[in-house]
Amino acid sequence: MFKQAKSATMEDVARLSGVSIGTIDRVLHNRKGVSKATRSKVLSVIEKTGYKPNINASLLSNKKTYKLIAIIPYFQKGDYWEMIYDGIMQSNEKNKKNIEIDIIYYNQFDVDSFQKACLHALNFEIDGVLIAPIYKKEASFFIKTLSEKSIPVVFVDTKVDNCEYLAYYGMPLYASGYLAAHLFFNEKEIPELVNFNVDRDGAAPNESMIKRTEGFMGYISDHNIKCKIFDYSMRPYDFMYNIHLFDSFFSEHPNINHIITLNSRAYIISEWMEMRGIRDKKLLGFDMLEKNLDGLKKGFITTLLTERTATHVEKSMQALINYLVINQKPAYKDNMFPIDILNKYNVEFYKEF
Amino acid sequence: MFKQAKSATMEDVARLSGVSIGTIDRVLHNRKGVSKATRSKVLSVIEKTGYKPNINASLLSNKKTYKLIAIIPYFQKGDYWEMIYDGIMQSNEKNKKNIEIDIIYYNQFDVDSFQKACLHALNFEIDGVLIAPIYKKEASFFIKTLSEKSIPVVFVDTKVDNCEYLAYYGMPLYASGYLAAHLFFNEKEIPELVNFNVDRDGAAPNESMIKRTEGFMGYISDHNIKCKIFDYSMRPYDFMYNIHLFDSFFSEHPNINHIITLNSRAYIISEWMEMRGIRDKKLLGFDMLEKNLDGLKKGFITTLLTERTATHVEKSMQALINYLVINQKPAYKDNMFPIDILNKYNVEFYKEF
DNA sequence: GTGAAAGCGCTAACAA
DNA sequence: TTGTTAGCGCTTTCAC
Repeated sequence: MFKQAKSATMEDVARLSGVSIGTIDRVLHNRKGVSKATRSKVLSVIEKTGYKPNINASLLSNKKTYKLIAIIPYFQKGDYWEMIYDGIMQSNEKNKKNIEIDIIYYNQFDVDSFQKACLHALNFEIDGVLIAPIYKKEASFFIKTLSEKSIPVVFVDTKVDNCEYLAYYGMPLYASGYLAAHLFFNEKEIPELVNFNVDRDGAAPNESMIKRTEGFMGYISDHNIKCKIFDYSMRPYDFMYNIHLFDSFFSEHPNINHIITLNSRAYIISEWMEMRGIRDKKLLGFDMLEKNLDGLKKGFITTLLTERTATHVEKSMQALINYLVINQKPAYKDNMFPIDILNKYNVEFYKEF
Repeated sequence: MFKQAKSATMEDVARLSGVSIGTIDRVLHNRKGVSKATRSKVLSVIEKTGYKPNINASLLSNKKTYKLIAIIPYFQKGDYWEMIYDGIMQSNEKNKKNIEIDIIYYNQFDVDSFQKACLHALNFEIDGVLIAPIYKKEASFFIKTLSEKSIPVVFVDTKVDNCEYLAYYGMPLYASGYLAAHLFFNEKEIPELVNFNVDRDGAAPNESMIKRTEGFMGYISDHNIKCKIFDYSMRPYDFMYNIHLFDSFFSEHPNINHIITLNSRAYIISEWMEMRGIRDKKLLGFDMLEKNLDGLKKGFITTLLTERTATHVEKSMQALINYLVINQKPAYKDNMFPIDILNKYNVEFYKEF
């Protein structure tokens, strides 16, 4: 019924074009040394026959090892960035050969370190780059250098405008903040809520958080919602500080029962709630960190907005590889991950499989 | 950094085992004609070297064309089963060669037709089967016949117990009903609601709907919820009947503002709501049918619980192929799809990419 | 029971 | 500018 019409091979194309298979290869890869006439002849035959490269054969015969560089923040176990790392490693697993992936880490709180990472990358003979471009201006400069060398770039997490790039994969940030607000305010009035963000100690503003906040506020203004919002900052690495922050805030505002955090650190709050035995507050957070999932399962986090980061990062690496190996661009340049809504009752099925 | 340790090839294994590459192949594929001693020697070398087959080479050199059969209900455009079909076709697209997929359709409302489909499948030389086994008893018999011939079977949608099978891919049904109830009853009291199911005209009971209903009722009883539930049946192919059903029901029960449907036909209700200009009722339904998505975007459907069916069906076909081509079983036998919660504000990002 | 060798479709090095 | 050819790792046929 649906037997694959055994598609034309390079040899078929060669025969029909009256040239040799080597020339077909040259045309397919835009290599130089083919006359205009021959090239257009070959292209028309390719068109006519509907020739599609066989990626198996391609990968098998390819002697070249592609060197890919991933530039991402370094992280502690359980951080958001670990999921990005996992995706890279998973992709690495699956591409047995021909692909070598190096990760260059930078300190997300330090521009200099980001810049150094980029410069360092330029020391190698690289074929493609995957980058989480936290520092836009600096990234922009780096990307332009890569463009000149025709090295493809894929963005994850956030992207840089006014740059050439192969693809971008990330969560729709504004929409995710908007959705968060919807889940809170839909069908009920909330006079006051508290938003805990993360103190970045004067370093890089967190673009994700900013855009999510815009989305959240956008919903409130679009729907004429009256709600007083308290803003506080947690310190991810200062346990006592956070405890004290929560203790004192909620003793002053015992009636506030709705908490959001537009970053990945919801677990800091849920662990405090667990410690204090607090079960009457609604907490909404982001990202599928182990500790967040834990808080969700135990009922301290009410809702988690997430993406299947690792799976998606795998796709973004694959985009790079497909481009390099069979010269195929991804179907869409900008790819927005679905925003999954997780709660106690569906979380268990979100293991990536 | 992460250069792939170029893994051992069959030739390496052959050399280290002191036999030829042909023998390695025999061992790897459990073909006969290998002495016990040789086989165990080879296996130990495979173990030691961590040999992993190269699926590229395998697929490339494989002359055999695998014939796969998918047995699914036939459908009208926009039905649930079309998504299953799409997944099969997508998988077909990606497997350029060596794989031929035939679909045998049956009438989901007719046992006989199901049985005929199964029997028909046995007429061919088949290598693998993907089946939506609506009729358990009849399916069970068929599956057993396949087992005897060592033909691998993958279930989609629902599965058959007490049968050998390679894998099952489906939505966790009880949990999805439970979740539906949670989304409705969480944080608010609903004294009455109406559940519209589908009249199957005496034919096969719909297992999905039954299990979802159990889940829904399970939540209600677990949480001591008081709610009067009205049950009615729509007729998918009788437009006027449904209009009349809704008109008369809601004129008798004007205060009922919560509607569920534990099947894929929410759009029948949302289209009625749109026609009547009704915007004050909450409607919860299942499955990512075009028309459901439409109802969601327009705001008539409040929530849709869905799975990425096509993507998941692709995985299930891939499981079959990996088993046949490189003798690799899927990591998990039973694979539960995540239950995605969709609403107006995240639906647009759920296009499969 | 086992080995040898051709060939799958493509790449890349070398030759012309 | 173009053609030829040796592999990539595996399957399969045929020979021993």
